[in-house]
Amino acid sequence: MQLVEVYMREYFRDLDALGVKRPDISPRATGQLVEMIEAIQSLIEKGYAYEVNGNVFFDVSRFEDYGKLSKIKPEAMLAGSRFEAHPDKRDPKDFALWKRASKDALLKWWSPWGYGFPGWHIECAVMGMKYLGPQFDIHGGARDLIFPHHENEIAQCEALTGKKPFVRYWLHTGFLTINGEKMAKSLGNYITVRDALEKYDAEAIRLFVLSTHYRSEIDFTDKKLRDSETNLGRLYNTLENLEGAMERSLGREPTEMEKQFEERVEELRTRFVEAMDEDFNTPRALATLFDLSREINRFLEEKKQMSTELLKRVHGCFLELGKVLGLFQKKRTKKVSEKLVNDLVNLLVELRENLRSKGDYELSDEIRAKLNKLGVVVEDTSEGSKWKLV
RNA sequence: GCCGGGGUGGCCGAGUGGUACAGGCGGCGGGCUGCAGACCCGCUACACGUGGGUUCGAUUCCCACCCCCGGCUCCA
Repeated sequence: MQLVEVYMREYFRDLDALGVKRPDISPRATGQLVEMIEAIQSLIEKGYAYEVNGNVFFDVSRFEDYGKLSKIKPEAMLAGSRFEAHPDKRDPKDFALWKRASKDALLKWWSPWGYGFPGWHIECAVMGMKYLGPQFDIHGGARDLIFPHHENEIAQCEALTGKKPFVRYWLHTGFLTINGEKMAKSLGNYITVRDALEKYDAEAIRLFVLSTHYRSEIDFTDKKLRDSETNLGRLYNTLENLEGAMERSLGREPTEMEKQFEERVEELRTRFVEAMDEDFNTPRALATLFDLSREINRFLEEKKQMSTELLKRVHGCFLELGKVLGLFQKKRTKKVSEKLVNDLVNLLVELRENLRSKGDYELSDEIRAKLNKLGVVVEDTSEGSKWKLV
């Protein structure tokens, strides 16, 4: 339990760093033992489960819809199976709801069937239903969980509640590979979130992930992450271009041309929303964002003074769409280090010395006066110019 | 072996029964710049794994094959 605590904190730390929102509830299996035992009992009573030697199994033959998610035909499941079926099972397809614990098991709980621990699938089913109710709108998970885990969750929950479907939309994500091969400790080619964050910008990592549809496999390579950084820079440039234009804009009504442009922006906004509505098609949404970016830059090329009102709305729209993808959250107030201040003042003083040696006292005096105003006192001594902050 | 997903331009990656508008990266050329950067424009682009079939028409539907990935109730 202590371990769980540690990993949970570490996990949340990484989520925060990536800009992923934390869940409202993060339940633990060990906190729902009573509910799990109740659920298993209920399944036995309803005839969907049976107990043998302190083990409880779900009777797959009693659940007609079994296999509807993974499209696996129960008859075909046995062929080629890599493992021996548990001897107490009536049928190899049945899966464990409760497992008898061995004497020296570290984790075990008392139950109507003796000491044991819950099966994997019942944990999620019970926790989910406890907090979300008997039916979910959306259930996520990676592709490898479709069978058996999600299939078994459906069997348990629908058998328990009689309500179908247990889940309306399944969101199954593709795998993350690295340089074309799967990440594995044994291959030594894995990368942790923390390593990645040290090397790449958090929003660039987001952009990388979003550039492939969530259902597809995604391959982590250095080049792609760099590309993502370039791409992110592009979007931020547009943001800065817009902000620059806003500074020199005018408080007048938008012109006809500006109104037309705004309509175009609105059109792209709609396209973005449509892409997201279509099963979170983030690559297409991103494409629209880049279209928008290019068109904003093109429009700004005019270099005319634009209507403040118009620019505000366009800027708001661009920010809004980026925010949907978790972008543009960076604090862009450039942090100025003490070293940079030193270097910059030194640079100015050096340039000024140059001017003085050439006899341009007018400009060098001006520089000294202006620095003075900024709180930098320059003193010309026989050993050269010195400066200090006041 | 069985089940599922996939093979699109130099690279990545969307999409679709009717000339492939995706988008990005890279490369080339041009514009704007005193120069550079940013930005814009054009080109790169001769891209839909292979072979059949259905269709007036297939990259898109069907079948077979090849290759890649995952699952097949160990553990979570």
